[in-house]
Amino acid sequence: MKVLIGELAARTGVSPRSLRYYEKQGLLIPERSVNGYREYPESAVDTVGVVRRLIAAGLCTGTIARVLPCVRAEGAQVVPCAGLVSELAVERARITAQLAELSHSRALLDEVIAAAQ
DNA sequence: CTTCTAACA
DNA sequence: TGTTAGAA
Repeated sequence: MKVLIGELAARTGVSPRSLRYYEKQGLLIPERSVNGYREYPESAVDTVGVVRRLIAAGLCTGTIARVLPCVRAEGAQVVPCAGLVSELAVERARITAQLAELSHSRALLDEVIAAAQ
């Protein structure tokens, strides 16, 4: 069965607006019915779940688009193919670097706060 | 009523 | 991202 954007939104908890945005980013590729309506396969429900997960994991849409065809949804878990692990490790390293920057910012802000009269 | 695109207090 | 206008 094909599902329209409204139903997919209801079944995933993701707004139609975001669903269209994901498409523009190349994350979702629905077919079009004669009236121009987007028609998603049932599998899109899982795909959207994976996308949400990866976004929450801090990946940009571009990276998600490249990684998407190499991952499978297993319940709430996102399972990547073996060859993808190294690339994901790079993302992890990037996040680690961000954490360092954030703690630095926090430390500087702490100094400013501590200087309060 | 539902979806589409484009654009914005 | 939300929301909205006008059209289909």
